[in-house]
Amino acid sequence: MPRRSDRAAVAQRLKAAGLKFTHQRLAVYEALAAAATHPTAEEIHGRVKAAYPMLSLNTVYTTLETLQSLGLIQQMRFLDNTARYDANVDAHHHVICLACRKIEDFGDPSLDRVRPPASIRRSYRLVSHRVEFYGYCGECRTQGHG
Amino acid sequence: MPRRSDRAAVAQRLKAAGLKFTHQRLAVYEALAAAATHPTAEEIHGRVKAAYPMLSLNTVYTTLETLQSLGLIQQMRFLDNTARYDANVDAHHHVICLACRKIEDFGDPSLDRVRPPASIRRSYRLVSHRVEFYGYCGECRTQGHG
DNA sequence: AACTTTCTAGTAATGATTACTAAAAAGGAT
DNA sequence: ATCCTTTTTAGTAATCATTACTAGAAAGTT
Repeated sequence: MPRRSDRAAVAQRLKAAGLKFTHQRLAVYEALAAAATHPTAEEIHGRVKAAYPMLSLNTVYTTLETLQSLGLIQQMRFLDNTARYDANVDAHHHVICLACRKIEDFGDPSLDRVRPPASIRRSYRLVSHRVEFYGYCGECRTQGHG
Repeated sequence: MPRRSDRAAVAQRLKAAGLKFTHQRLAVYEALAAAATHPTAEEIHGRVKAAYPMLSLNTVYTTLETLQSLGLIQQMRFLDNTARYDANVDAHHHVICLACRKIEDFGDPSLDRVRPPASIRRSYRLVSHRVEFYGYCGECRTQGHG
């Protein structure tokens, strides 16, 4: 659910970067912030079009790119060949159902603290990490998948 | 480096599944097993073509799909919108350089043991997990990126 | 309101992957 | 080895995701 402060944060970040605060940008951001799932560009387009029938898929792509470069959203890729987006930029991890391909977020302080071996830490300047779990969700199991 | 036993394992798995053991399948598998990186379908095609000039990219795709369904290789996706493949099917994790997009594998027993929160473990039957670290590699840092 | 710059919405282009199909190759039986 | 059946391959074409390009529209500023 988008909070009042989200809108202000978007406006402020855009301004700080010398970019314009447009209806389209706000609409895309709010659609994503309101989503419980990790929608694709096309899904976001479908949702925003209800309020802005003129909005092009192209604009959704460029807007997502802009919001990502401002650190307001993040892009991620899982099993399929389409990018998915998330307005939750806090550290979090995912479980993906191998049957229905549903993706769930969760936070977990102990997973936030995991580190790679020392050899990797020496050669890389690490900025983030993410843990992905794969399995079969309850609904899919009751339906006999997995 | 592909070992003798790899070839036998491929032959055996194909046979068990009632599939045929073809030059193309072996060549794709061996090219992948010999790769230190995580090549894309197109990269594998380029490498195998040296020995099999007739081999089509299409066949590389279908072969990779076949090998994956047999559990002989795995597919993964990172920052770009192309699938990457790995003949290492043991549990392992990755570091991805945000500048040059290089991907390195590493094993780490402590990362192999991480678990999600109890609520997730209750609702999912988990089959695998993977940890991805993002950062900047040594070479890219000396060149001023990241 | 006028001006300057950035954005948007098309259309077109590209890149990755899948679908379809006739001809070729594998594997088994003779 | 030859025949037969089934699977596979290599093309071509189609589809899906994404990016490039650009003229007109909207923001933000003066």
